[in-house]
Amino acid sequence: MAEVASLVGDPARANILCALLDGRALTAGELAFAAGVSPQTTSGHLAKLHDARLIDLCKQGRHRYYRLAGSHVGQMLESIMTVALTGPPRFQPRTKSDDQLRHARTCYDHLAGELGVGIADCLIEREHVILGNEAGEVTENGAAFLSKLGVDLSVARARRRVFCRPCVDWTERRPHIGGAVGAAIATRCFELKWIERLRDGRALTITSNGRRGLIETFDLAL
Amino acid sequence: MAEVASLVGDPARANILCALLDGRALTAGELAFAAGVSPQTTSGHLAKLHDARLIDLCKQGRHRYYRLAGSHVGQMLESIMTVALTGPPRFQPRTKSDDQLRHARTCYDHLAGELGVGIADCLIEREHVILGNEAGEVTENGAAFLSKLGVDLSVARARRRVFCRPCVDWTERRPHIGGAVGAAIATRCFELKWIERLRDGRALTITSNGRRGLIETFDLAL
DNA sequence: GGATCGTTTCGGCCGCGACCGAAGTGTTGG
DNA sequence: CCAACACTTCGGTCGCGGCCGAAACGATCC
Repeated sequence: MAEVASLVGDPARANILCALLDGRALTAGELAFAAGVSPQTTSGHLAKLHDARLIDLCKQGRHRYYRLAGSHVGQMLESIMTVALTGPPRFQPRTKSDDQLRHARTCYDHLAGELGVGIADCLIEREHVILGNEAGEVTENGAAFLSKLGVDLSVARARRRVFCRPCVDWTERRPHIGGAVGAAIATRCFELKWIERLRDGRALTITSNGRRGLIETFDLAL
Repeated sequence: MAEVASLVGDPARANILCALLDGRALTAGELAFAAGVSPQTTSGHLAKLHDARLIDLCKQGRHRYYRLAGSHVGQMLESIMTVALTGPPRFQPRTKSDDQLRHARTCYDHLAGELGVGIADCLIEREHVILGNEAGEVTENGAAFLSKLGVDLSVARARRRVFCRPCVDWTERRPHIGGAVGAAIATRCFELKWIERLRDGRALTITSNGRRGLIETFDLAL
């Protein structure tokens, strides 16, 4: 156990893992850039993470793509972030890409940032969703509302994962909606082309259609 | 985030945190013994963990009692263990206290070890409980069965935490039942005096009454 | 008050591991 | 083929942090 934790405990490796948090596969070079260390050093880190089965490797031509080994790794990283949030506040310089992340991003497979928290706030205020400390529920009204939006809750319910749970947002420091429901909402927003992934990383852009749709649907102040 | 992970990443500190996993408060001296390092070293570790708000401190006379700062820390440790299990197998010398732990122990607030897995197996085989990867359900038959045993599911359901979830057992490498249901079952077993805590640590003994009751109720092979 | 115990603070030793430069391996393209 | 590129391996430096001995601190007991 200490072994796994110390792997995550190195800043460079933590950056690498965070960069992979959205589930996509990145090349060793991209990860070196994300980690802020040289390619040689990164290579060593990746080898260690791979040996410990935290990341998967797939070779493609002269590139090597790395991705998280599974959702259990993502969950672990999330839980560590949650604990990190409860610690003493730390100085953090703000950058442009940070601002993008703060605005809207994916959190493994659901929406986070101002966007994610805004949607959660709306659904909670209208009592479409009730969130507790560890789990949550969708009310009847909420189910009707979401199905009207085109979110298929029956599929979400059939998948045997936590149906609805709060996920503490590390920028907003307030919960947004995770679990199968959160993933279903995110999927639907992608389908509607309301949001799009930026080229690299977890940041999202809101399309002009999305702006209109999100404001109407969730009463957001963007 | 790397900071928190690196705190857990030191073997001595990992031992300390594991020793606190059952939620009880232990003195600095006991933790030094559990960690296998000198009291001075332990004191330094405890100070770091306390600064990072991973553990709480309460002074009592000339003793200082430490405990986990909250369930979120326990959940983090659990998720790290889960990932550690998926890694390459490691050599582990077996000791007597290990055997006790393997047999029956608490996992934060529910039952684990052979006992926990045995109960889970029984409930699954009889289709009293259905376990998925991330969550689980109690069937109607299961609810009837548990309520006859004296487990109050309505209380468990009212608490807004994950109702029923699989928790991978690090000795048996198979799931046992966690969440509110797991906690309720454990509580009931304590009430019935079927199990008792050993003096220190998370290990449990099964009383003679417990032996009879558990075999009858869950069809265990103890 | 003095002896004892639990715990923390200080100081110094030592080893692990992160890091980069340079060189090596394997793939692509002209 | 050879140059360019992506990535890894090797070798050596360096600093952080875990560790313990000694000593200080604070509480308890007689």
